[in-house]
Amino acid sequence: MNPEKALNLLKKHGYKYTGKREALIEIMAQKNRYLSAREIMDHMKERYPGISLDTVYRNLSLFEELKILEGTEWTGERRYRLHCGEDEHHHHLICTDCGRTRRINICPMNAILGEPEDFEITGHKFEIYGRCTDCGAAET
Amino acid sequence: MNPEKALNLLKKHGYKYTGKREALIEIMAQKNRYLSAREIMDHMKERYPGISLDTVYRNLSLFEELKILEGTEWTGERRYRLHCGEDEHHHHLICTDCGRTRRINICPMNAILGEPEDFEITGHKFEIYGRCTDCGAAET
DNA sequence: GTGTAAATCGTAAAGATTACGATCTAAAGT
DNA sequence: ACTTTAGATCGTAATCTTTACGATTTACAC
Repeated sequence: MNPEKALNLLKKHGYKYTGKREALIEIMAQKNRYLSAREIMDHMKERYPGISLDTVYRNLSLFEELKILEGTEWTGERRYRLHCGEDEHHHHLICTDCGRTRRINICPMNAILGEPEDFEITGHKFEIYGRCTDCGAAET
Repeated sequence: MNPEKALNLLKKHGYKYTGKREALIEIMAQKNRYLSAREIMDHMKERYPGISLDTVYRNLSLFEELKILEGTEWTGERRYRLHCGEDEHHHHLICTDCGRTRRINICPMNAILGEPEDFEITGHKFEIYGRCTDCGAAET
């Protein structure tokens, strides 16, 4: 996902193109890692000091719905990153300090043979947590 | 994990044995599924109407630390279930309506060969979400 | 330009969790 | 049994995250 495609997605669904939405997408593209709503809010304030909480939260939800962003949560906070769309389904190794990610091409669902009985699957989550070298992981 | 072992674990670590802690463990053993702090609080109130929020939250944290309970979070709430300790490491299929679980013996970490460079792994999460038949899954 | 539905603001409310001084109690020692 | 004391609980408030909503502003279709 890049900013241009994200903005086209917005248009395509009939949503309006605003400077704040553009800024939000730009920030997420530039950071390219998981950020909490609070962190995103702070970055937005650099460009729009008077921006409302409501605007940030509402747009984060909208963008997640449109798959412009993908979200997850750890330590009690929801976090977002630009959706690594297009290419095939995959998971992430996540630095719990800075939110940086590394792609994992394994998906455990491939090993699940058929639907379980008495259970309708609606989703799954596979994430590996750790610390990247920038955040203090011991060098190997 | 059963109530007896859980209480022994408490003693072993020098914590006191109280009626509320016993009740909390009994409730978790009886329900045997993921419950939110609020739900657990409600069950506790049936036995101890005047129980304090602080007590429930503090004990949930303590029990998770001692691995008497295991926790996860979805839809913005932390949830707990009795730790399926003893036997080998495994994951769960979780009904997001009622918190009931089904065991999965696959662990995707087995397919991760060696440590990644520049990254120190501290944990991982693999959960499959869905709805059990009791909660409205289509019968297969 | 005008009109209108959508977006944003400002602020409050809701919900989950944590914090803390005061009080009570389990359990170890005498 | 009585005393002691560290730990547990209470009652309540504070904090943090997220959601809600009437009023105002704005993108954009006509």
